[in-house]
Amino acid sequence: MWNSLLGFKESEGTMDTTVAKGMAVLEALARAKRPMRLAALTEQLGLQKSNVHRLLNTFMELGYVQQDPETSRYFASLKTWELGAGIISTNSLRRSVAPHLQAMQEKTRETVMLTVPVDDEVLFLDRAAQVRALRYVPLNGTRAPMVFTAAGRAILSRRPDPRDAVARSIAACPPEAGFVLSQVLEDLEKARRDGYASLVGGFTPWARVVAVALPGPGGAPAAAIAISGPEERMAGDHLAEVLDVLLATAAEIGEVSPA
Amino acid sequence: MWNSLLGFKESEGTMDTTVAKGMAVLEALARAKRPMRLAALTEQLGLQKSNVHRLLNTFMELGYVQQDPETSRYFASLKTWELGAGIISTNSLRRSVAPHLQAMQEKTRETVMLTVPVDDEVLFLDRAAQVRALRYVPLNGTRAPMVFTAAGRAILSRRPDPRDAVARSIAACPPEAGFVLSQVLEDLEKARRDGYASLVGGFTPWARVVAVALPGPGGAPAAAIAISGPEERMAGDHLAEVLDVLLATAAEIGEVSPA
DNA sequence: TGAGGCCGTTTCACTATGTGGAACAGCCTG
DNA sequence: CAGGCTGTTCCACATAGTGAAACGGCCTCA
Repeated sequence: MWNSLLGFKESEGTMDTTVAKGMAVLEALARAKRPMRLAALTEQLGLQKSNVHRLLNTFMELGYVQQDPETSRYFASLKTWELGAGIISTNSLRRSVAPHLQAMQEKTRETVMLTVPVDDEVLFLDRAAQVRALRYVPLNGTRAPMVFTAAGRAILSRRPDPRDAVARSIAACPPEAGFVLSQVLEDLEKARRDGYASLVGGFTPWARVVAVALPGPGGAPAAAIAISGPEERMAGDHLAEVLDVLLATAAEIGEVSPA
Repeated sequence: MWNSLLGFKESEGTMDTTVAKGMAVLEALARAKRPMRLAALTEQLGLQKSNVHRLLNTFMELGYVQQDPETSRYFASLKTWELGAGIISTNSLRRSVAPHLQAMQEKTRETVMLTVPVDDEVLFLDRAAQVRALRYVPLNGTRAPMVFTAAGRAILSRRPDPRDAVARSIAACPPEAGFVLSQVLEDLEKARRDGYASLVGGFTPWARVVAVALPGPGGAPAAAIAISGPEERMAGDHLAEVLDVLLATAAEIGEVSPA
């Protein structure tokens, strides 16, 4: 059964398996940093060679996939990017927070980010940074385990009973991070009291990141804004100032519409 | 026949129609600025109501589509955005040109853009701008007819026989633009001689945009960089300086890998 | 209040459609 | 030249998707 290999829950409702397989192929190509061979795709997805081949041909006719004529490797085309580009540009959360991000960046001169919780992860939606610092922060569209980021912790700290989510999230972190449940829960408790989360040695190990959650319509945390900088700089008066800006901005933004 | 409605050429090769229909649905949702009703989708795509419903359910189970519980309208989720986000971040053309874009922006203080030709259109790939000016330029991921933009004209002017493409492209422009074939061909000839294209009253009507094509591996134009500013400012000494920066940067970049 | 649309959803018999095994062809490596 | 990789093509089979029609909830208007 191929869907077990893809990690699907025994599909409950009725669903077009052809489309599901197709999206699995497209997703695999989009995630891969370089063009992929047919064999690699079939193995990774646990599908039939001819099946994947047919799907790839379909996507090529539609323009979503291209094939390197020399190596005959497949890769997702820019049309696949276009598909999503329209979505983020009209995303109401991003649009409403973007100016605040920019203002925070100008005031603090640090890198600032907007994230939303998805499953047990945070998704990086937008950022503002000095050009030279851009390469040091996660790219938009990437994900990280919640407890691995300050933003995720800010969100978790505002949830009534985060224990299970925290446990699952810790399991998703690299073991080297050395997170243990009791310690993380204590950290969250502190974050809840302080009104912000602070983390060193997370997803961006070189940085200290401070973050605060933004409440959604129901009051539950629906997003988080974060400020990130080199550990040695994020201390003392500067850190205090950064926190002031962070908390003031969160208050100013108030309640946000969910992603 | 539904594919005629979607504008497909009598599909030559064999292809998974289910996937094609699915992508048509997802594309329609991604393009729409607001959640769509099932009825609107079925009408727009010329498909069966139950067919679209089934496809939407599939996408919902996969996480690419969500349904507003109140209005029962459908919209593409952030997961659809994630799909493409990975592609653009690893795109070699964008990565290699991005620092040059930034440098051009800092030197000229105007808005600069990177575009690539796709079919008879240009696709906006990346940009650099002062924050306050961002809303005045096309969003990344949008398309425009080639002759409707300076970037597209710069590319066309480097092609051996652009006549047919120009004619098709003019037909795709709004009639109010008032482009006529002979005049546009003359403009292109001038652009070819000058080494850059200049346009007022195009896709961004309020601006004068100057652009130059970047050659690909075979020498054929594979991309274009453009600088855009208010018409009154893009004149005299400043315009001369902008053109200097533009042409110098193009020379510096040299040959690019195709998108 | 109730008739009449319009909506999203569900059902089901039919067969067109995607499936996957096997055979093919091209390219390297040993 | 043999052997093991590729990506590609073929085709009989039955599964998986299709579409017409029926359902039921929510409106509006008489």
